[in-house]
Amino acid sequence: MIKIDPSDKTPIFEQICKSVCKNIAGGLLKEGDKLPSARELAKLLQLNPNTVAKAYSILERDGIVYSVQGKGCFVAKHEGRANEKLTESFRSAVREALDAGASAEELIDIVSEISREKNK
Amino acid sequence: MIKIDPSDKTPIFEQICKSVCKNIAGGLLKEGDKLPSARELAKLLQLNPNTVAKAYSILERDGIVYSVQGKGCFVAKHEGRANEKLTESFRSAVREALDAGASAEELIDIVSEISREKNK
Amino acid sequence: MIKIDPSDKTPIFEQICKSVCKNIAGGLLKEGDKLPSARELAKLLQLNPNTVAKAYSILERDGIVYSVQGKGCFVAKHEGRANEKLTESFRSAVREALDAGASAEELIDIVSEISREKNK
Amino acid sequence: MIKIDPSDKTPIFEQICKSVCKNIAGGLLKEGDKLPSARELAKLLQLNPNTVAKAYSILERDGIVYSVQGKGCFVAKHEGRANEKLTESFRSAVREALDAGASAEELIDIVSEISREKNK
DNA sequence: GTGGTCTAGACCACC
DNA sequence: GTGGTCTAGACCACA
Repeated sequence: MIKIDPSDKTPIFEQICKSVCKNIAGGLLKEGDKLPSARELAKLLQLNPNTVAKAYSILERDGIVYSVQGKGCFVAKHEGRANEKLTESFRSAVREALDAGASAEELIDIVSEISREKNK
Repeated sequence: MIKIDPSDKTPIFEQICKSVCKNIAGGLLKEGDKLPSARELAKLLQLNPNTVAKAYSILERDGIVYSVQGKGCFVAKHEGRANEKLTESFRSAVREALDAGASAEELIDIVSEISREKNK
Repeated sequence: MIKIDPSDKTPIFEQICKSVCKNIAGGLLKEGDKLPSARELAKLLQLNPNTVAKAYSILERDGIVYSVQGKGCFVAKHEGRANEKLTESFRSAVREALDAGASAEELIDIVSEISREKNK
Repeated sequence: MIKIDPSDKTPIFEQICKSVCKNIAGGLLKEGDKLPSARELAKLLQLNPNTVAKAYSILERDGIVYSVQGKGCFVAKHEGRANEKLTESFRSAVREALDAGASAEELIDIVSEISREKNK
């Protein structure tokens, strides 16, 4: 369900966030579902509990999840936010590319090209 | 020609790389042109020569530039590499977004939307 | 495990790279093993941490090692890359010699000759 | 006759030396032939005369060439030395590779492989 | 003067 | 603690 790639340069806490968001966007996690406890997940993924806690706290701050003292962490309403968070980094990449002088057409071509590749 | 934003969180050496690539992609720098020497550029941008040297060495590794002992740093044959490098981070963002379950259409919509915003 | 000859004219960071590659090729370091931290190794070899970091970053760029923020540097899946890197400079010397007009037989004779010398 | 690649990392004076040696080994230059004057060659190759002079002085030191005050630089006897000089860097590469732990067999395989590639 | 390497010591993000 | 980045200042080989 939640997978981490330690050789990936994106911080692990962020990988956890995205993983959870994917699960919500993909329907695997629905409103009210309980997430594994930080300690549990840390053990499962061989991570430092602090790292998982950080990820959860960010998800909570962004309203994607809410935690109840002593009970655990649950998926919040408003699934849209999970999707937003997923496309957030894409949005900033688009802004960056446009700043770098690329045209919208170029970027759209690239999207089509990569999409085609993936569907092979 | 080459501008740096010290308040930007992206590493300075990377800002230099992109700046040079923009100049090449934009036609301001052509094959064989000499880049300012590391020391000179460092002085100009108020940076440490090592930082500039790091940027240049990365550009060299990527085949965008070649350096000659005792003479300086020159732009190599392009073959579009400068452009590629500029859109590189965008490409990986696209891949990531597709992996996260987004459709090509969604991404294209986002590109159009942000592009429209920018042109306001 | 990793040894440096400061009197050797080849750059220290390259000596470190080769040393690590030798250890991998020789089986002393296996996939997933942790390399000594840059600071630690620097202390051990009486070097500046930056020098070690440079070596590690080159090894990472060549896919021989991967580094994880806050955790350390680990050997990657090899697929023979370490061996390749070790014989890399030999390969280019072969190409150069052939370009200079030497025949493969000549070169093989030289290899045999030097090998015999070494084994004396 | 003499070609220089400025993007090549080997020092230019060394490229000149090798180029001259190739010409001797290949029979294009014979004992007693006059080399272009340092100034002339420098102009031809767009180099600093000092660089050419350095190359010539090395060739003279190695007995491959002799210079006569006011007359110029001439190819010396003993063609063998030119060949030796050409294979010299190959020899050191062999020593290095053996030191790095490669076996003579491995190196011979590499020679055969590259030779086959070249003859395609 | 130019690039390439190295040392010394600093700050940051991440774990 | 770890790696990643940056500054300051030094030495060398090359042109």
